[in-house]
Amino acid sequence: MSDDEERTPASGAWRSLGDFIRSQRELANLSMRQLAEIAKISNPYLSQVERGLYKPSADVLKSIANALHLSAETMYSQAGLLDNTGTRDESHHGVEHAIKVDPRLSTDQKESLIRIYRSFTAGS
Amino acid sequence: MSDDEERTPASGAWRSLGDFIRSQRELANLSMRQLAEIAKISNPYLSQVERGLYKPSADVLKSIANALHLSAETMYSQAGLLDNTGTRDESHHGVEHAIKVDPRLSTDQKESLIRIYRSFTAGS
DNA sequence: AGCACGTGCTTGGTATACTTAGCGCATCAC
DNA sequence: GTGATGCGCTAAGTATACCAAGCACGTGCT
Repeated sequence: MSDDEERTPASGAWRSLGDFIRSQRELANLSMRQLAEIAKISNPYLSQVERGLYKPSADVLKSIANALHLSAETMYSQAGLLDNTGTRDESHHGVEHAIKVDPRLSTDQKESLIRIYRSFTAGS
Repeated sequence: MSDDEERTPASGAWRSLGDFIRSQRELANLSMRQLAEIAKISNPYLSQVERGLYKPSADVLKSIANALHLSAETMYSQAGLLDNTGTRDESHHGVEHAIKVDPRLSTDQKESLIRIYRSFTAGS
């Protein structure tokens, strides 16, 4: 099994899928047991998944995504299962772009948000 | 098993994913061994998958989809893994989504930005 | 001091995804 | 005929996704 390395291309943005799930769970202010219950998985398993010990299967991913109010596509692309590296969709969905495009924000509000965002990401 | 099946219709209600793969494979004039080799799985396993005995995991699905020149989305939706029926709009939440997914922001920073964003858009 | 309840994590086991070796049947050559 | 090469499938095993029970630590309450 040491050679394969072909199917899971080690996404890159997040260090791992587990980190992404954990951050999303904390963002939603859910404990492991709460999220596990909603997603209908066991809390120890969720623990292992978040620590990168196991790679969850697709329906578990979908379950977690739904529990976190994320789309399954977002989850899959984070898991590196949706090679959206191809042929269409140049949606460079950065935060600044999304802010600029949002019709519900005034110009001042956009400027404020972008300024805060830039201050947060100043060192990267 | 045999209790509340919530995530996947265990077996029997499928009837489509294996048939779908088989028809796509035959449409591409590939033998099982050929497709299995391209998709980097074993040919007996592909056989079982096409006959509906096993439910392949997501990266195998992606591999097969690539080998058949299909998009992963098509494959997942055929597998019933993508029809996220409960999830929210997401086109309406572009900013929040972009914030949540940005790897350069900490959890606290995300919470701050989202809170500010929601306060801006509270009355719309 | 206790105890009750919260958190995340470890252990040990079961279910299932997946592989390697091999079977049986065709269709070509010789 | 025999054998070589293609096909799809079976059988038996290994790897891993997943679960139930319980551990270790923290926090608040009496």
